[in-house]
Amino acid sequence: MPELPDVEAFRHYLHSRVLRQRIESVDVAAPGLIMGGDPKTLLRALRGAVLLSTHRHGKYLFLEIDRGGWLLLHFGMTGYPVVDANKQRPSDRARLRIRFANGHSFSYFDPRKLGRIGIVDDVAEFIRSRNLGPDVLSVTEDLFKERLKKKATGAKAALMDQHVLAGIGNVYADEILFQARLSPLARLSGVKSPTWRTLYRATRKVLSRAIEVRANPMSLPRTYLLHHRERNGRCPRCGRSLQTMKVGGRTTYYCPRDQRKAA
DNA sequence: AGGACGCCCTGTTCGC
DNA sequence: TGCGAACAGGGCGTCC
Repeated sequence: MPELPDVEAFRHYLHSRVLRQRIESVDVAAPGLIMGGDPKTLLRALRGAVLLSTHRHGKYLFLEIDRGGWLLLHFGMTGYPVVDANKQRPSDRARLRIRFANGHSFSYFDPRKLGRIGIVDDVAEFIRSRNLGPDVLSVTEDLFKERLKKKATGAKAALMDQHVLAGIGNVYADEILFQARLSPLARLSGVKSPTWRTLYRATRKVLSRAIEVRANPMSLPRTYLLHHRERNGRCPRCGRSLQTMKVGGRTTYYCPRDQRKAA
């Protein structure tokens, strides 16, 4: 499920594979995924154009179009990009396919159709209009604290709120809280400085480490909680049974012994 | 106002 | 063994 590290891996992949090539044709197989709902806008913006650069904000990926505007990609829960998909898998399952004049292609797959694609004039304006928080990897410790402490909800709900900080989803929120030894329900409003430092550092460490391994969980240490998100999963630190609960409708794994509720 | 919840969507897993 | 139910969750709309 694409969170910040996954989207950063997608960005890196597309940055090296789809820039500076003339777009020959665009095929929108799933119009329902288009933001604003009009495939014509997408076709008009992309046909004959060239992609110039990439940008990521939270879980959103943007590809700059030479004639102006940006192609926006959001991957929902099951989305992913593939270059030259027709050589490896049935391309007719792609929700969006872009063919380049040089024979290469870009496909956007999303089995569950929870992602979104669209054209935006300006990235900063899009972020403002959606009221998205700053990208979580771009903030200082002070800003991190300032944004999060305003939330009256539990720590996990606050970390996952894209309006507070953009980029953290369900799996990495659990991981960060596990490594910071904080309960998903801990209130952040009254947290003291050392705990803020711990939480900030855990956030940066987890996300940057995941980016280093191109968001492939198999390459992350076995001591990470994310390997143990399963029925009867055990805490990699103390070996006790992990507990689950729902936070904002999402399944939350935590160790009741190692993750204290209060800060 | 802001937090909790339902819905979208479909492939996979679960349980009887 | 088979099949329907439950589950997975990012983001948004609705309701309280």
